[in-house]
Amino acid sequence: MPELPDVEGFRRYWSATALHQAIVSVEVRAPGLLEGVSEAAMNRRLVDRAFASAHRHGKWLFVEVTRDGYLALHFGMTGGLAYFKAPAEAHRHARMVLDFDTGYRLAYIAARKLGHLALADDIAAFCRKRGLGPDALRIGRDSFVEQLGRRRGRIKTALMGQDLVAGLGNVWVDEALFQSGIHPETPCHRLPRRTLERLYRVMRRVLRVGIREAIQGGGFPSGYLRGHRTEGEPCPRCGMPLRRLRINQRSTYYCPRCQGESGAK
DNA sequence: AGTACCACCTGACGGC
DNA sequence: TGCCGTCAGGTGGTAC
Repeated sequence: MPELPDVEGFRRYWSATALHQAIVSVEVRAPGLLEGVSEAAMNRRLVDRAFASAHRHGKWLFVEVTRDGYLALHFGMTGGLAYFKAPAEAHRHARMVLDFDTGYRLAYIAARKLGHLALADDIAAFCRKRGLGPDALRIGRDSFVEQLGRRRGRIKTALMGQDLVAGLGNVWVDEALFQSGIHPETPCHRLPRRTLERLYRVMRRVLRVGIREAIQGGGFPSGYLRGHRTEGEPCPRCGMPLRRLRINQRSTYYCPRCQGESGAK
């Protein structure tokens, strides 16, 4: 599930639970998720330290280790966090479990082992190395519009890539395009500047709504595509049956009336 | 530059 | 009940 809004939820969850407690031990249950660091090195870096603050860039979470860089976490498609009082059994899909001297534990969960765990000295350098663009909630409007308008590929592909803007995934790209009235296959450079500016505003709005939902629950406003991702289901805005496309191997849902034609071909 | 396909993993669901 | 294909909110590599 984790796109930007979910990871922002994890950031706040971590901040509210697992800061400022001495780390007693680190148990890595899926070594394959470690990137550029051994379990032993992870222990050396974390044990007897504490986490001081949590930061997010795109879909990555960076947790500051007191005066010694960051633990970097990516949640793949199925990741999450669970904070609980030991000795409760950690989740069945826990891939790393941190024990604190307070008797609490924090588990990093990833049913499919598609996530990543790493250490980073510097967030900006780490993101640069991985080819991540600016975070979707921090990029400026003009930069967004200019860079997107220069691309020749399909708008959905451009937004899904983490190089131009980091944080959007399949669901939130579909949502932003739906609410902007843009067909997902439209070549970027065919979109007028005003339309890209609208997309920018809509992207920020839907992400903020997503964050609120990720943190408080309560569902999405009516008129959101989210929750109606089924072919043939009526469009939540106009009632027209929704369509499904395959773009970059990913299911893409859109409304043929609200989002018109792509202008491709 | 852009796209298509494969790989990495596991779980849930529908059809036979 | 079992087996099989397909799908799932991610990413990275490779080949055209």
